[in-house]
Amino acid sequence: MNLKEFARQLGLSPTTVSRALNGYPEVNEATRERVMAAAKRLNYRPNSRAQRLATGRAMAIGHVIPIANKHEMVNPVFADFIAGAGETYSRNGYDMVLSVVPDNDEEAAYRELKARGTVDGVIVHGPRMDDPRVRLLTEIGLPFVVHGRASGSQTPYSWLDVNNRRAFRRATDFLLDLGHRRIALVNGLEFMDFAMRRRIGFTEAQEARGLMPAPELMSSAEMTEGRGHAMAASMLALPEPPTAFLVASMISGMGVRRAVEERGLRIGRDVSIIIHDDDLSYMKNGEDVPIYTATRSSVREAGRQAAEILLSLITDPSGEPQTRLLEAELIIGQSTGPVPAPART
Amino acid sequence: MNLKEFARQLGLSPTTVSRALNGYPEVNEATRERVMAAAKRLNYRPNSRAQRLATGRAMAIGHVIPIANKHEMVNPVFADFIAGAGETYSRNGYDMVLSVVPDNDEEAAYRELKARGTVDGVIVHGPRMDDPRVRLLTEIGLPFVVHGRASGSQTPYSWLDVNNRRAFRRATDFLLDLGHRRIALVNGLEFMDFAMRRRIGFTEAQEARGLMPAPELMSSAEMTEGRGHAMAASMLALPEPPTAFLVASMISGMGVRRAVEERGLRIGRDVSIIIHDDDLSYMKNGEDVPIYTATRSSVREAGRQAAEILLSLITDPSGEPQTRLLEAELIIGQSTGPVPAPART
DNA sequence: CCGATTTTCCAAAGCGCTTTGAAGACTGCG
DNA sequence: CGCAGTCTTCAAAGCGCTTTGGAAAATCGG
Repeated sequence: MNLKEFARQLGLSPTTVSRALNGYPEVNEATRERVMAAAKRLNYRPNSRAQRLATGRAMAIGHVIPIANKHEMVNPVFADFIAGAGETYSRNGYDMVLSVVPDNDEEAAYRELKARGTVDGVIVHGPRMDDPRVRLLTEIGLPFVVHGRASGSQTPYSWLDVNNRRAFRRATDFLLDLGHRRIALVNGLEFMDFAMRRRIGFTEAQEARGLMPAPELMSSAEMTEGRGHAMAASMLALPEPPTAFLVASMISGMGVRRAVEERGLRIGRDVSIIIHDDDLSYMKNGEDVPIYTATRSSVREAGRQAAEILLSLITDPSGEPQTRLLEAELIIGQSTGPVPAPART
Repeated sequence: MNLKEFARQLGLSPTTVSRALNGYPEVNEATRERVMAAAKRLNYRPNSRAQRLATGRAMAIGHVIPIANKHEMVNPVFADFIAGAGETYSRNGYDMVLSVVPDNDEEAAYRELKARGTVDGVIVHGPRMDDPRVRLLTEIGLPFVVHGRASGSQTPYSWLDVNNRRAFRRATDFLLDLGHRRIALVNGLEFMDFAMRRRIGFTEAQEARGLMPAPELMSSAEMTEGRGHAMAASMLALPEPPTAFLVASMISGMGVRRAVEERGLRIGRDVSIIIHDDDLSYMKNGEDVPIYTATRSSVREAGRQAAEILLSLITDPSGEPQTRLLEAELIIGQSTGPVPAPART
């Protein structure tokens, strides 16, 4: 069933039907209702391929996911972000197109998306410091929003980020207030912008009190259970082990917990842990009472909002870049407590 | 830059250029090379919107993700499946379109995808017993592959599944061989087809030895850390607690571990745990040595293969439904051991 | 009641590609 | 050299929609 046939059955011209369907004012309200009703009855939906060609808009947003053996983006955080963004897209009639590409083809993937007109804009995931994608996308003129920030970029660009620095500074302060002095950082990979900012917040808080963060207590690796475990285990084996951990994610946190428990220590009493909680649907930090003390910020909500920014950029291409900084809240759970008495062999 | 302009610059007709680009035989090899070179040099790529309209193919595969407060599909398993499928799609020039819809609109979403011609086929996620989507998609004629199976469906359909029943039967046998008799099942929601099959494997193994699985040791809920913890905790509080757990996923497994450790029991000695491991990239079951004994089957590989089946279905629409059953392997880790001596208070 | 608006509808021209049907340019062979 | 047969190339007709520029119908003011 196409427009021509549908219009014929209604005894109207394709023009009028198209306008009725798309809400143009120059069609009688009675006619519009008749058209709408018939569309529903006959299950007529304009062919999206034709629509896209005719309007010149793709009505789709792209997400490029680099795939490789290392550092891949296919993680639970990404899944929740996608879910949030997807909600916004479908509410606005946009499709979400995912491109899974080998990570050395990433630039080519963006160029192709632009040249072929497959999407109207993209969201950039996992920005690094001075991320080359910002310049590339500006150059080829494909609207985009960065999830996170790309410190060091010269040109202005749109982004949405969590205030990672402040969140980690606050969490560190919280531990310091509890009397902890040997605080460990189990960070993500520090060429990632967010991880770098977290580290700054972590050191800042200590320096503000005249303390020097111990280098042997700062580690950084991929945010997996295994890496979290390894980092925590080796730090707990130090002559002067940490009494508290600041951990980059729920998943690394599970590894840290495993390491702590392997040494027969109790969390919240012998060792304190604060994690960053992305509020993932399948990895809740406790159903009602939080398990971990955490800096929390919903990545799903971030997805929703980033998508909104992008759509507004597409609708109004003349507009200035938009930026939005979300604050994380500090959730007090059962994984933190005052520093234990020093007489621990 | 469009075809017309590009052809003009080459001094050829659009017809010839199109044919050269698409590998048709009726164009001189020398001409083709000239065209290819120019396309690269001038960065010409055929507009995908026009191509789709002209060919009548969408060159895209849809994945509908129902979103709601409960039972959502946005989970780490889904993310890895998508990554696998995405690899196959991009290798074959297909796009992946994700539709995030409220879960009561799911049927409408499929109908729309078909009516608007947005995609050439879909992959069905999280099938339940007698899943209505199988009939719907067959009826509207949208090619599809089910990830999992929908027991009870009348019409034949294409699917790719893991042999969950055999995997759980084997795992149960393994525990029985270790002397365990109080074995608990921490299952996923049992209206999901895979969970139901796992339960069958679990009970079958016991019945085959003349044992009756204890109803109080069979639980089923969403596969989150929190639910896993709750189920295990309540079973450990029983007068006759289980000595072993069979757990539906890595994530529930973390909750089970937490429950076990909270009671001061040691995994692998006091309590054995076997999980099902989807081999997720961000949730590896140990980097080199497995942490958990597990039934393992890569969901990413499943994504790759399911996508292949779907593409072949689209290429050859006359073909019969295709099915593929993957076997899980049993990985022996450190979380299982012989049943402890009965004299445990 | 008539000309001027306003409302409602339509014919036709794209959007940028693929593909059919046909024509021009070469070949080989008698 | 001429003709059938094969290679190359092309003009033009879609694909199913939107949108421009009018035209017909309805409404209004005087």
